[in-house]
Amino acid sequence: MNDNKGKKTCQAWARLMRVSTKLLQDIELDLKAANLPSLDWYDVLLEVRNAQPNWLRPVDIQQKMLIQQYNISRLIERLVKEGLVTRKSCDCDKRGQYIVLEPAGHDLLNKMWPIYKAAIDRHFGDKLNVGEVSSLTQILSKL
Amino acid sequence: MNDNKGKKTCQAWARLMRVSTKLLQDIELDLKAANLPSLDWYDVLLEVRNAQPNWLRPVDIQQKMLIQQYNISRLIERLVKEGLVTRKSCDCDKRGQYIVLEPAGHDLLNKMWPIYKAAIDRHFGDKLNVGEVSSLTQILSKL
DNA sequence: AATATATAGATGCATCTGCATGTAATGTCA
DNA sequence: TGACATTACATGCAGATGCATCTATATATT
Repeated sequence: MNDNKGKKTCQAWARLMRVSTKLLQDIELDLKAANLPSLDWYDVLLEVRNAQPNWLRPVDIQQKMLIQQYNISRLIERLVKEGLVTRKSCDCDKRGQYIVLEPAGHDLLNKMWPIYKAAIDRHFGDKLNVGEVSSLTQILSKL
Repeated sequence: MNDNKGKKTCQAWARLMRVSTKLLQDIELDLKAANLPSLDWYDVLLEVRNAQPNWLRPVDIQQKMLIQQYNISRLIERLVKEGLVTRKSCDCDKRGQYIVLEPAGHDLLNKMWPIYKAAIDRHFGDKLNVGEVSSLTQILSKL
């Protein structure tokens, strides 16, 4: 039988995995080379900042980031330990808590962004033209 | 200033990360639901089989899979423990070793593939038409 | 050949993740 | 209201990963 689409699909899948893994590795390496923490710290802090003036709860962040409950729990634990965020008790639901961005967290975001941005450009953006970028976005949006 | 490409690039980057992470999670979940091991086991076994009739060395697999040396070392350790591959001493370089696919490894590949294939289709292939698949492949090939 | 350098692979230790489960608070429904 | 199910978050334990380093062999340099 001639399962042409099947073959092409698997090839595309393999390439997608390979490329995204490699890109992530390379970009994380750039951050590490600048003595900056990894992207998941950035993502949490950014979500918290973007939600301002509202506060997010761990469960909100977890859903936005598509990670496991226990992972966000411990990730926040580390951020708290570094003074980047604090926990604030949540009156409307005593099981819960709000995550508050501290100045140190805000500063870290600002410090990471230029490096992160440059890495995205270097490893990703610079290799595609505008048409390819929007075409990629459009295709990915179907997934 | 009007950095339109910059914005689009970051958006595409974010979507690429989000989509690839989600796809990987979903497909790994399908494997786990079928009581099968994770994709990195599959990848190692597949590389070893594809290289036949030649044998691969850990360092070869490591390069093909873009993972760290200590990770491939331990991954192979687990595969050996499960009887999926064996190590064979390497005459031409006494530091090295060959990785030999055992029947159990071959069987596991055959058992995983239908599930893996179905998961790729369900979460990825079925959501794109042929044109999108080749366009995606083409764009990713530039990265 | 003798020495220095590089490469293949393993491993101790700390950190991180997955899984199962625990605790406490909330929501549901008779 | 009381009993039961659900949700938010934390955590003990086992397994996986990152980092640095070790051993052994191979290669390059003189």
